[in-house]
Amino acid sequence: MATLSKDEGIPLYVQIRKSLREDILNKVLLPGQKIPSEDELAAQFGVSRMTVRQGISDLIDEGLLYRRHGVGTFVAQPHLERDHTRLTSFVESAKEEGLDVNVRVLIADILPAKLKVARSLSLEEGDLVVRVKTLRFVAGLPITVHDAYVPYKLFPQLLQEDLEANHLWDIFESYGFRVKRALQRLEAREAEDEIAQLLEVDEGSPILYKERTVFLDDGTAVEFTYCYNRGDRYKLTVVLDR
Amino acid sequence: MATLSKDEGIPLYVQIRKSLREDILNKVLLPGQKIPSEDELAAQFGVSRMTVRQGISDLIDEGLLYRRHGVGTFVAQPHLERDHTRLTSFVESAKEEGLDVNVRVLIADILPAKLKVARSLSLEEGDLVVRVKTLRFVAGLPITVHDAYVPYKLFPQLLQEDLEANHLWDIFESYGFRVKRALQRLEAREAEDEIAQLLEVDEGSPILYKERTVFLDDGTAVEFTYCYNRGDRYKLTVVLDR
DNA sequence: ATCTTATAGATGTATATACATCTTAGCTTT
DNA sequence: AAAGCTAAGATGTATATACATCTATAAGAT
Repeated sequence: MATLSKDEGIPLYVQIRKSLREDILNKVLLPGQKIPSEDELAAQFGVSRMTVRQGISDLIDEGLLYRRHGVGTFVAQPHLERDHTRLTSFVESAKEEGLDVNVRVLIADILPAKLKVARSLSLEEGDLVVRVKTLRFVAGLPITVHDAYVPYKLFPQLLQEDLEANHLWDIFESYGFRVKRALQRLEAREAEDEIAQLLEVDEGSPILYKERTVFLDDGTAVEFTYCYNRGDRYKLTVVLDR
Repeated sequence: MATLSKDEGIPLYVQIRKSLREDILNKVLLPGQKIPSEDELAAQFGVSRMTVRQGISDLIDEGLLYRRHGVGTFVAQPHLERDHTRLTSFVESAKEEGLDVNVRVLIADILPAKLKVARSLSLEEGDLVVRVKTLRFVAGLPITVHDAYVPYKLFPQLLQEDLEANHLWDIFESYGFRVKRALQRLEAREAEDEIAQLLEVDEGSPILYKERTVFLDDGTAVEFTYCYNRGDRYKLTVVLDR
């Protein structure tokens, strides 16, 4: 049980959350085990019960704990590959696995949006969008073609950025926009000529095709992307809650 | 502004959440608009501010509202096809779209788990599992082959159930187990002989291949399934939060 | 022995209050 | 005109308290 620091500007419930999370990950608290009651934790940490509850609630959302009304709070069985429960970018997750990632920009220009792109970005057909088409390599092998569209009016300076070195989302953040959520439509397709060439596979090979719309926390769509992923080298993992 | 009922056993924050959600869906509160401050809402509903906050927090998790510290709480732009943000079963979502779904059981038996199944279900290799292999039709057309494995010790009576009429998850619930979360690994593959035959496609056609592990809220794995989905007829939509 | 009934202990809901922190807007100063 | 200060208003954090509700257990009644 770590002691809490009152003064470092870190909220108490965040410190409690961190302390409990570490105890779980370090097996101080074991799966299936009942953790101390909220009242006990409040006494141990020297805070009020509601503050403990706030910390615990976050860990329940993370799937590390679960509550049984009238019984107690328990450590869940470990079941999720760490952080696969959240939205991460292609580059982020590849790097996390220690893989070398390269991005080659194929196209970067400004053009009027076609109907589908406009609809997805809540624009009118013909409104200007910035298009960034890239080929991504992992460990030197081509894996993915991204064809991304961004509203011009939101990021008029986007083409001045270094699009090979920086991920789009990081650029968004540097403008003060934080990516919050993505909707992805997935299907399996055959590779057509251009994509097959870029990904160095035969025409007709299986492609994991994905259309992705990316949103900020206010629901604004900031990016719409067509993704073509090599079926034999790309696996997508997602976690859904009921 | 609906008035709240103190006595019907419905928590106040749930009633507040419902009232706000309806106002948003009915466009009484418009996207981008600032909703009344927490203090104002507390006064209007005749409850304390913390109760209002609890109701609002749920709607923020749903993506209907967002907060700006020091500024206010706002209605988000509508951006998610309703309820696509949550885990739903194949049958549920197809039926929601008004489609006719049929299930044919191909295999239903009990056998020792192979390594991969055992690992996924946190069992030992050789532990007994119930296998339910099904072919699913939508509007009379074959769409998906499911090859599901369930720990025998959790559901020894599973084969006595009507597996064509009832979804596995509904059967789980009838035993008091509620599905909470699913981890899905997705990739694009070519159809091999047996799957191609069942789905009535040529060998080598693109298949959206999915391995799915289903968990309860305590993290127990209750189901592991191999899914083979016809690439041309099956699209999967997922929403991920960051 | 079995069924029923208390009861203890845990989470769930709700209040009232206080102060911290952030943002915006308006005023003041330079 | 620009910069800086200030105050108002909003959300963020935290406390102390109370009672409701659920669950499991133990005691009691039949």
